[in-house]
Amino acid sequence: MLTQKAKYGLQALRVLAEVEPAPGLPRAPMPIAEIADRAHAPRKFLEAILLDLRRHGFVDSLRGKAGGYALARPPAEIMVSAIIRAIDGPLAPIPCASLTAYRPCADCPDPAHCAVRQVMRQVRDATAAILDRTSLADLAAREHAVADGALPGAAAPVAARDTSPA
Amino acid sequence: MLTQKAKYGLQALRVLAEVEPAPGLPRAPMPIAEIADRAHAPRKFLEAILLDLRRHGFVDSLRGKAGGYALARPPAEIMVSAIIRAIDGPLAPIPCASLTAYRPCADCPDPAHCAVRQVMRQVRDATAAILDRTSLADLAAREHAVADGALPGAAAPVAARDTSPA
DNA sequence: AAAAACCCTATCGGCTTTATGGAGATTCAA
DNA sequence: TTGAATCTCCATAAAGCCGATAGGGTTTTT
Repeated sequence: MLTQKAKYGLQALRVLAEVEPAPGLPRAPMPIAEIADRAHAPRKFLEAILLDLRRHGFVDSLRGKAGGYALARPPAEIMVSAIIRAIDGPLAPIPCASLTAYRPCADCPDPAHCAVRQVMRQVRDATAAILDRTSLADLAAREHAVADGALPGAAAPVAARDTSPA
Repeated sequence: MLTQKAKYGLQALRVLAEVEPAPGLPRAPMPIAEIADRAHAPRKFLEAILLDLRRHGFVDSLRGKAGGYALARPPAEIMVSAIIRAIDGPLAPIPCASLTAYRPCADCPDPAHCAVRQVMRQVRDATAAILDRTSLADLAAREHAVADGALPGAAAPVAARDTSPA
């Protein structure tokens, strides 16, 4: 389950990705209050989240009168998977199924044969395949697409089937 | 993230799926102590989990001397997705991306346009696609396959690619 | 020096997780 | 009918996490 923190963080970065930089110039910083407003996140909580995102190098901050936060890199280069990993940790449903943060179960005699682990590894792979190729630029584009989610030809990497329940 | 409860529950049911019924007879029940041993789960904790699984109709219990727990249905008919939903709740990373338990975010003005929701919906779909077609019978088969996980031709539904980190 | 903004620490209630212990109920077998 | 094995239920509880807030400190610009 994605935490609120990660959800707000994603929304905030999506908002920042929508800021159009003047050509040749760095992006203008946006104050927390405005980010919170557009991302529909609690201001003070978002403050802590942005601090975290800054420490992880996703955003730069500027103090003082006209200060605020701005993306540290172009939105197309920031992947959703990296953001979620920074805030919530590994994508895998259980640690023993993670590649970036593998940790065997305490009392598992043989991870190589564990069927639960193998299935969760499949889930991890499927999740990573989606989030590793979705960037903030994709997010921003989707947000302003037509309601149905069926984007014309552009940003949707591979059309998702809406089938089984969850 | 899968809870410990769900993980132990899956392992316990996998253990029960490995019990071979005598032809024409119902499966013999297995006492908690033995299940705990084979599933590598804490006995008392597992007790609470099995109680839960019984209330959800996955297992039947038998009291008394030769009592214990047994699967309520053939292992091929019990899907991993159903077990996880019963114990941990929806598969979707966030409630607004769930089909079985949809709940909009408190302050989201328009879920239809939310890009975060759309991406999480893709993740949910991918996860459900895997877990909906994996049964306890598949789990039991995998557990006893060769170490690598590359099953000869049988139980593996669709070979998983082990690529990107998570 | 005042205003605007970020920076940091502390705190806090509530909830979930992960159990543990023990009393009681049920069944089978001797 | 007694006893032993087993499941059932309830109460408790420590620990950690989550979501959020408060308040004061620091930096920068005007």
